[in-house]
Amino acid sequence: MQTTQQLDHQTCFALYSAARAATAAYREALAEIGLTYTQYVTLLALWEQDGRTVSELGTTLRLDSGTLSPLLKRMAANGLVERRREGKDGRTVTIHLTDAGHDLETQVASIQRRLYDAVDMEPEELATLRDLAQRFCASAAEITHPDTQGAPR
Amino acid sequence: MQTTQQLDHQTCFALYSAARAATAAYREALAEIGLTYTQYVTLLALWEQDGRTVSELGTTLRLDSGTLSPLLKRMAANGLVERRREGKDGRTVTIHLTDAGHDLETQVASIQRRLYDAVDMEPEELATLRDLAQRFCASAAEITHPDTQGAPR
DNA sequence: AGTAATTGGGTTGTGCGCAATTGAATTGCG
DNA sequence: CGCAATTCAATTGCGCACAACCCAATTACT
Repeated sequence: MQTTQQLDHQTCFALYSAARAATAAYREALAEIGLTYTQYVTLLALWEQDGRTVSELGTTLRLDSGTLSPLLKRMAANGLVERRREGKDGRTVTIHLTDAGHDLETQVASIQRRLYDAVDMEPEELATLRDLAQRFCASAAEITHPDTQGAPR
Repeated sequence: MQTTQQLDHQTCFALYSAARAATAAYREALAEIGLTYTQYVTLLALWEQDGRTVSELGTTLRLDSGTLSPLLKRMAANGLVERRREGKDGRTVTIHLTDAGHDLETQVASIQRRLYDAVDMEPEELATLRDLAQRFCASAAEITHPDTQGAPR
């Protein structure tokens, strides 16, 4: 008799629940400054390095153009970013923070600190969770799209 | 100068990415038997205990009626479950597996084992990841909806 | 019994996520 | 140069998630 594992024992379900709990924890505070969670992580990526192309953002955030295109369009409509076709390559669109987009960083930093403090876990535990989740992500991605590189002959 | 944490250092972003990597890893195999990831976890819950109400499923899966109602309607349309209004309480709808819904368990068990084996992490690491993610989930939920119980006076 | 408050499920609207497709721009190759 | 293959972004369509709302059934209180 083949039987499935209990829901409680599933690492994937734990990640799925925890990720939604994380975005839910951010939701209210981000909504007050007009952001969704995905828009927030997009800003994190741009604060680290402005002027990225859509596909570079997609690689960093692991999101595709079907998600990013409308998202960036909404953010542009809200005055947080500008989209420019400027390079020698006429296909790429670079995303640039506006002043309003830059100005949110201080408020967001305070939201981050507040939530980090509110979670009832030790810093080392959160770091372990983060590292294991990153490794899981890399390993699962390897299953989904086997890296062509590194496998000669 | 208040500055935000790097994306790589964010536990929440790691969870957000890992959860999507997890559902992506399941996607192809589940699609072959006509399931989405959310439908799959709903079946896991029903295999553990059939005949639950919509709200009981919502508690277990941490999903609300706005997600579950249409989801269960699609699963009923696909012949996996039946929805019955049968209790003394005329508001509750109980969800019952059909034979087709039961029969998927064997195939799903094999998909679970296959993916578990394909992930390049040790069983203890996956268990640690699961436990930390569960604790994070509980702690974040506490922030979002502070439990009224346990705080007298 | 009668009214208020609560509960259970459903609907609507918005915003992701992602597969699949499209179309324009660029590169590769003879 | 000329044409095929590739790349980048956008679009379309579907299925979640969730807030906000609605309605009917039930419970609580008088």
